[in-house]
Formats: sequence, C-alpha cells, structure tokens
Amino acid sequence: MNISKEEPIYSISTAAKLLGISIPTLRVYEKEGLLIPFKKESNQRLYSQADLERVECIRRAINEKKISVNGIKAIYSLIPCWEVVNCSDEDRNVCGAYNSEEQPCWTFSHPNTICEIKSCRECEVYTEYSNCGTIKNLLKNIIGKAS
Amino acid sequence: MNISKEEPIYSISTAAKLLGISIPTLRVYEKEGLLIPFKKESNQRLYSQADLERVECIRRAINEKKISVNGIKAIYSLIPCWEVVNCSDEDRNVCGAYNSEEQPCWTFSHPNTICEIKSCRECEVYTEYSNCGTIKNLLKNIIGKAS
DNA sequence: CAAAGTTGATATTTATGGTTATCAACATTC
DNA sequence: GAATGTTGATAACCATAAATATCAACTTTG
Repeated sequence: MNISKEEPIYSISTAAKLLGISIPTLRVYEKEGLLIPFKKESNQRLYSQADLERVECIRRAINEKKISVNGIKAIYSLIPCWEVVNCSDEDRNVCGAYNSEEQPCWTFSHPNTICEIKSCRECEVYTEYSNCGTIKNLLKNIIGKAS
Repeated sequence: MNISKEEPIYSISTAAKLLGISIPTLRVYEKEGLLIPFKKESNQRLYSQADLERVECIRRAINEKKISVNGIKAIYSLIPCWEVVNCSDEDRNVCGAYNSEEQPCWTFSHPNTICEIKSCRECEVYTEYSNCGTIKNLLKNIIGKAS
C-alpha cells in the first residue's frame, strides 16, 4: 500500500533509533533542506517510512559517496522542477527555485506560482526525483521525449 | 581570440603560481577527473587560460560553496552528454558514462562510441558545460526545445 | 653537463564539515 | 501533576577531506 509508506507515524526519537543516528542529526538535515518531515499542529515532527528511506539515501551520499551536504543540495537544485510541475513562463521568471543552483526548489517559498498552493512535502519533485540515483534517469526521460 | 584562450602555454609551476595554489593540488584535481590539462609528448602538463579559469571555478565550488570534490564529480556526471554529442542508442547502451552518476563522462574511455575518437579535452561537454553555473542553464535549453 | 623543473607516489599537516551532547522551555501522555 | 519527550539553539567533538611537503627518478633547458 502506497498510503502506509507515506504515512507519518514515527516520532523523531523512534526515527533516530530506527536509523541509528542521533536526533540532532535529523534536525540538521531538515534545517539544510534535505528533508521535510510532517509536522503536526503542535509543531512536532513525524516521519514516514518514505522519510526514513530518504534519510538512508542521504546518509549513503554523505558517508559512502563522500558528497557533502552542500553538494547534495546543489544536485537537488538541478532537478528540472519546472518541467515536472509544468509551470508557466511567468512562474519561471518570478520563481527563486528556477534560478537557483544552490538550494533545492522545495526550500523556497513560491509566491505567485503554481507551486504556491502545493505542499512541497507531497510534491512529485520532492517525493519522486530527489531519491538516490533517480535524477539522471529523470533527465534521460525528459530529454528523451524531445528527440 | 578564442584560440589563445585555449592554447596550452603555462607549465604546472607557473599555473600553480598564477592560481596561488600548490603543484600537488593541481595534480590531485586532475587525478580526480575535474581537469584535463594538455600533455606534450614528454608527458609534461601544459595549462591554458581556459584551464586556469576552470580551476578557479572548481576552487570556488570547494571553498565557497562547500561542495566536496566527489560532489563536483557527481554534478558533472549529470551533464546530458549524450544529448550534447548526440550519440546513438547503441552508443548509450555500451557507454559507461551514460550510466554513471559518480564520474564525469570524460573520465571514461569510450570504446565503440562516437566519443571514441574525440579528445575529451576538446569536447564541447567538457569545455562548455562543466564550468561554474552552466549546467542548469544547459538543462533549461535542452528541455526547452522539447516542450 | 649542470641547473632547474618535471614526473608519480607517499606521508604529513590542517582546516572544517558532520555529528553529537547538552540546555532551558514547552508539550504530551497516562 | 509527574514523567517522558519535544522544541530550538549553542557548544563541543571528531573523523577526514583538502592541501601541502617531501622524495627519488627522469626531462628539459641553456
């Protein structure tokens, strides 16, 4: 079931335990914009299974591939979000994400764009294409449609 | 004149001096596949003005943007070289670069592909699109043609 | 042919990014 | 309402990536 994988159910302490890392580390990843945990009204974080896998992915990039956090952010910023969400030319002009090479698009607020109302945590760009090793495949697919 | 900017004229010691870095650092960048200096028959390296600018670009990524060397390599690997050189489907199947997310395409040998005969140092992929902040623009252009 | 510069490789240094510990204030739970 | 867990923030730690120093062997240069 897809729904269960996306369901935010783990508190930050259990998430940390399941991942074998500390709580501050999870907060740092979030602060850096690598992660968007669900937040309930009380501002408490909740993590889904998909979130945990995402973190494992990030950890592999840092610890095995030796890519720095800022490197990961730069890579995320290359995702052609404008094509995935198919935003308008006007949107692109005013969108900080479209013109950034340092921050993932989901770290921006998107006033006056199609993304304004969307929740980035649930956006396809964030959920589908910022996982391990899918970005180049996305590029292949998108560009493939052209030629 | 374009020709003078590409002309390999600086020895490694003068290149290092001009850049304000040490000789081993230049060798490391090369070993990592970030740089392809010209080599004369004697195996001695020669650097062009364009090479120097390229190194400055790399240094900015490392020192200011805080992107690790492996991060830079991963970013370079996302350049859609297959589209730039317009290689065939068969080429893509056998090309290590097409399927790598860790190494820039120019760090591969390309037997039985269109790139086999090309010198990567002079290839458009290497010279045009692996400089500071041009990759996302390249993506915008290529994808723009599609829609 | 002597001097200066190059080669690749290894060892060393150093700067810092990634992680964690700790804190007071607040929220939740039973 | 007592115990447990959360929040954000600051400070400390530590592993290691990035840079450099050094080496013997070999080239080039004047």
